[in-house]
Amino acid sequence: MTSQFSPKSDFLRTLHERGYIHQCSDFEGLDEKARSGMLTAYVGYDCTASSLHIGNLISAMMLHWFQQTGHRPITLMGGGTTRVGDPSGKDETRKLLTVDQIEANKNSIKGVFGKLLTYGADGNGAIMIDNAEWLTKLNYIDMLRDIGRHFSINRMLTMDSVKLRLEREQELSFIEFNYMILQSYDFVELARNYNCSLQMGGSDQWGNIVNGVDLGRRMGTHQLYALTTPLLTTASGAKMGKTASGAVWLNADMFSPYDYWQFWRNTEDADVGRFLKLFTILPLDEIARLTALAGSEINEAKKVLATEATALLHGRAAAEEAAETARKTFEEGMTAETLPSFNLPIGTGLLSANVAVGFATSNSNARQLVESGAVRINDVVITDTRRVLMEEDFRDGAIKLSMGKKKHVLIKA
RNA sequence: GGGGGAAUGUCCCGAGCGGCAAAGGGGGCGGACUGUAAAUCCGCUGGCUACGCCUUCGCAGGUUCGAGUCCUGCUUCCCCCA
Repeated sequence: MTSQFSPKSDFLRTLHERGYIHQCSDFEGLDEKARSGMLTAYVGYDCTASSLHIGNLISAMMLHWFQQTGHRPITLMGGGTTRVGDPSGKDETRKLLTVDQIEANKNSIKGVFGKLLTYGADGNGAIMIDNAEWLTKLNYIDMLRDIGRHFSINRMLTMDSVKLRLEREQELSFIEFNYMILQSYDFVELARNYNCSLQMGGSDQWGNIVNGVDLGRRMGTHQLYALTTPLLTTASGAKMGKTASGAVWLNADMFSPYDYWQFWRNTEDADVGRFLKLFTILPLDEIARLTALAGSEINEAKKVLATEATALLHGRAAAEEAAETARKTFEEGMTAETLPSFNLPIGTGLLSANVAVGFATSNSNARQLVESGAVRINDVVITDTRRVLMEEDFRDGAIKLSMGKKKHVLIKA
């Protein structure tokens, strides 16, 4: 569908060329509208964790391009909807978060958008709103009469988010069943008060978004549009962004710029081109040149991907530093002073040191890793589980501790 | 209301005659090979003051030298009948 359509607007053309588009409720209509003047679009972000993760980055990048092509983006924080909980793509009911937790998460999440979007009241400056502003004020009877009557249970039961739960015979509580109604109402609210006409999101949000488009029509707003991105997977089919230690977070205090750089550096060959288009803002001809590199030369493209993606999120300086740290560590086998560092006293056991820096989850786990020859002190493999950190291990005030080939930290006394 | 079935290693799926730290997958991590890639092969995957000790099979009791396995009660979920 997307392949035979050639967009004329800057916005859709950019998204199309870079591979962001999965489904759209009306390509031609939206394209036409994007050509005729400034549009307003939004993406909603629920506050279920204290940071967004890499899965949220695609939609944020769409907002970025939306603004770059002359339109006005809205980031909608789900301070209200998170109190209800989205059942889309989840097998079981998520525990309800307290209002305090949601607020804390919201404040912690907000920061990343400033890196990708320019906020401001004038022109196409981005806007940030919290849907708690209107959702918490809804009155039940009024809501049923004004909004609820536009929803057909018959239709709701056919939506994937609901249908999958029913088919698998898994609980779907009434509160979750209401989620799509609230999200639909958000769209109408934004359409009325901010002249918003487009909602974007991941492909799992299609049902929720299209419901909003329908609700808008029934409640008499201007024409609304839906646009979704493909699900992010690697070429070998694995879900993106899962590592042993958890998700790839966007907040620097939860996932360091160095780790973030490493995450992109380890991209599979087959994904390099696709990721350069999605997660960097390099021009397409430059990307085409990088993607054409064959064999081990593709590593150069991976370094560019890592540095550019990191720069976008954490700034150029942090990205360059991560690149330099990696170069010294991997290419020269040196000990870079900029590796992540930890303070541990002399005499600390090797096993507990590995636990302390996060290489192992327990002493037993550390013991197994040491015995299998995975642990090195200053690049020398140590298999003695009773080894302790000694004065002589310190080189220029630090010990380089390594787990496997890729994980390195510095230990200072 | 009646009848039948299910819950297993706190990542997931899933075997389990009364001797079980519990088969087998997936995932993850580590090793080999490479290019910090993929594919492939090998190892690890409850905890500890570690040739031993402790804690695990929905919950609580009981039988037994010994229970994930048998008995009783309870909780939750599913199916059939009304």
